[in-house]
Amino acid sequence: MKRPPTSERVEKMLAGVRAARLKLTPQRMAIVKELASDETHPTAQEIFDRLRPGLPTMSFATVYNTLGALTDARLCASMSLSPGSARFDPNMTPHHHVVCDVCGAVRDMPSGAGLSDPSHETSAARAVAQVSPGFDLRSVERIFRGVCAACHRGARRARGS
Amino acid sequence: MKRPPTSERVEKMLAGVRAARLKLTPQRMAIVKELASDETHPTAQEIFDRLRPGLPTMSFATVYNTLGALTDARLCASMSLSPGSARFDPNMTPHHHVVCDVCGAVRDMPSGAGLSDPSHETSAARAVAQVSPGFDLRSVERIFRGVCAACHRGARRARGS
DNA sequence: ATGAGTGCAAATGCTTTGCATCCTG
DNA sequence: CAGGATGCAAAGCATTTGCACTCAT
Repeated sequence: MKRPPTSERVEKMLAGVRAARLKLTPQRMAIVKELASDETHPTAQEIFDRLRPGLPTMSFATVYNTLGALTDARLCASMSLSPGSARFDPNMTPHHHVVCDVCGAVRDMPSGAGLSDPSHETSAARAVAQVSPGFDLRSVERIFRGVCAACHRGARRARGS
Repeated sequence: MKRPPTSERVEKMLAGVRAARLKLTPQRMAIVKELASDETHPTAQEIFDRLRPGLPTMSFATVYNTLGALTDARLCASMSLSPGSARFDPNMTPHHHVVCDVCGAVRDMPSGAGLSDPSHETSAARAVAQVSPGFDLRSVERIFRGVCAACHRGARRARGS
């Protein structure tokens, strides 16, 4: 359950960038640092907004292109779990997600924590084969949907109660 | 595991429309019929394309508005499990999804089939409370990601093997 | 020095909205 | 006959692309 320190995660992703023969530009350096040390699954826009002050010439397209390149190199994952912008996840180890249906925020939930059960996954694979013959199953993920604490408070406030 | 016949599903959704005090226009009638009898989780565009021949004056916005109204009334669900268009699901009973990462196609997978385990869900709720205090958990869903048979064949063909 | 990467702007795709008109309840 | 629903077009976001230029390798 222990999480590697931020600096280690950044280093790992930078190593992956080199391994993938991607050029290490200042923009990419900044994007990798930002993404690898962020557990909130930022959108491209959020990353852009945070880095803009320090890199005033960087364009939005560069953020998109870089995040796309990182995703293709399997150094991060692009998630579309709710409407609106894609969110990016630097955590490449199997895990689940808690998603707020109101604001779209995503939190990681480690695999384990009484959740894993190999026999389960085996029967799952069988069940998939039944409904979708020939399907090449790559990953199984659980999504816990609901309303986060912040949105819950907001809704109450908006209703005036 | 048995699925109610199409006509029954259509009737049920129409009843829901009335119960929700939504007006039953010819366009809505057509959209409900189409959606309730479709298990492929169509996009708004797909529904529009199918109905257009029979309702040449119907606009795209009407399809969007109607699907939005049905979703608000909890008669169907709007899903965003992959980038691109939202898909609509007429099946309101708890179930899981098999998603193709290439084409975005979605298939239902019934809860059960060796997949349910109440004690699991209980510990899941505890785990959610840990990573996201105050989160109001509404549903848990599994997503089985991979590549569907059709895209698998297509990829092979594209590579020329 | 070579080509991947950048910045900019324009294009594309999905979804929402404003408003006049229509028609269901 | 009142208010919700429709149709049309335009606006609003998210994302992608074309192209000339720059710079990491």
